Amino acid sequence: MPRRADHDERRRHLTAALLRIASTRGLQAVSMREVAAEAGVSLRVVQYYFTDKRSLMLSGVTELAARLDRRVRERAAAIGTGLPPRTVFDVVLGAILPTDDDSRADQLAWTAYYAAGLTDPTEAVDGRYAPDALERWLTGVLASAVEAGDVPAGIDPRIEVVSLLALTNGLVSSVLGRQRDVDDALRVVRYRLDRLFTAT
Amino acid sequence: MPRRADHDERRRHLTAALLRIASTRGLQAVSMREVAAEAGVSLRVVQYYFTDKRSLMLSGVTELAARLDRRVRERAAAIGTGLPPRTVFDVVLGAILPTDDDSRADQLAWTAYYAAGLTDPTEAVDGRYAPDALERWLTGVLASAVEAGDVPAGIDPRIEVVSLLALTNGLVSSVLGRQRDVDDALRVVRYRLDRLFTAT
DNA sequence: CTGATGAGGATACAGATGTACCACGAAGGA
DNA sequence: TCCTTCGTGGTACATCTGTATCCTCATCAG
Repeated sequence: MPRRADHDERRRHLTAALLRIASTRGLQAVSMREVAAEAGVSLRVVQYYFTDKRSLMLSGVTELAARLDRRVRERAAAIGTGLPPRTVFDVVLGAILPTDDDSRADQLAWTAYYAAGLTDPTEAVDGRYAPDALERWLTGVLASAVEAGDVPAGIDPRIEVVSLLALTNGLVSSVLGRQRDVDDALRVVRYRLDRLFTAT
Repeated sequence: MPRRADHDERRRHLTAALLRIASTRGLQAVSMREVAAEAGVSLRVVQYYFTDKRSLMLSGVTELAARLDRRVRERAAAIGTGLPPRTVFDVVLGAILPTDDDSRADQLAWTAYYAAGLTDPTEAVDGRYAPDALERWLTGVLASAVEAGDVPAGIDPRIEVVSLLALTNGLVSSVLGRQRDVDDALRVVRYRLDRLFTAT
């Protein structure tokens, strides 16, 4: 049984090509032939490693969700566990905003997938990504901050977190649409954090 | 010169059909033939009233922007000019959230156009819609509220407004994606408004 | 009444797309 | 050595898409 090709490596290569197209020319421009051309291989190879177009697209969202998740996790891990809650929020929310070209490209592709999933249940993004886990973790962090007295007791930790995540999400959209640059977005986030952590 | 057809009416009819498709099956599903079928006319008629596909799509965003704008303006006008700033924010932000099937459909179509415009400059949504006007108006309202003493003087009206609009935008996304229902979204908005208008 | 013009029907065409199929070389097991 | 199987090239096919073309018919001006 000859088996000289590394399937995982091949698939990663093709998926990366797919995401490159999605983030620059949109999901509409993604075809088997375009992916093949972008990856520098023949159409047949794309067919071989992803039998369907569906499985190709699916590989795209999966990789994307992994990347976004990794970005947050890496940053969260880098700051350890003993740091002030305010710093945790700053770092985590900052990891969501598209601060460099790579994360901008990923957020563009993510937005395309998200929009497609709203009307085409085939490409549904939900389930593949777990915003709930992030929400729960941050709620815990904020609740601890309340107990520690860093944050006034009158607030509702869950709603505050939901609100911060939705705000960040909205800011991502406006940054992608070039209505705002990423520094402005960071300023808005930090303003909100200031008011949350120092009110009273 | 016979001229028995009302061109404007015809175009509105076709545009409505286009938006119905866009909001249910996505922009991908919009083709000249599909629009014709949805509107119950022949392909030739769509060609006749919109020479290009580009002009058809353009008519879609234009109508959509007008609808969203109208929704906010109508609600804003209904509350007059003498009402408390808190109420103004409540009504205006509430008008953005997809509270009924119609506004949900429009927001779905809008999101599709927005996502398409991020990678395809042809469909750019910017310019056709003026979030700046809304932002400036609300900033003025909030600044007056500060002077009137309804809101503590320490806040930055512009950033507060930007933050509220981005929050609302983020909530719209999560409502469209069914991660949250619209009542939850309204609760989050009102929570933020409570904290803005009553904090000390 | 006649001819020009607006409105629309029918169809054709070129390009792109997903998918299927056939063939061929290379490599390892018998 | 032979032969099976993996990886890949090439190509064909049916379908959908935007667009163009030709034709018909009703209507109104003269």
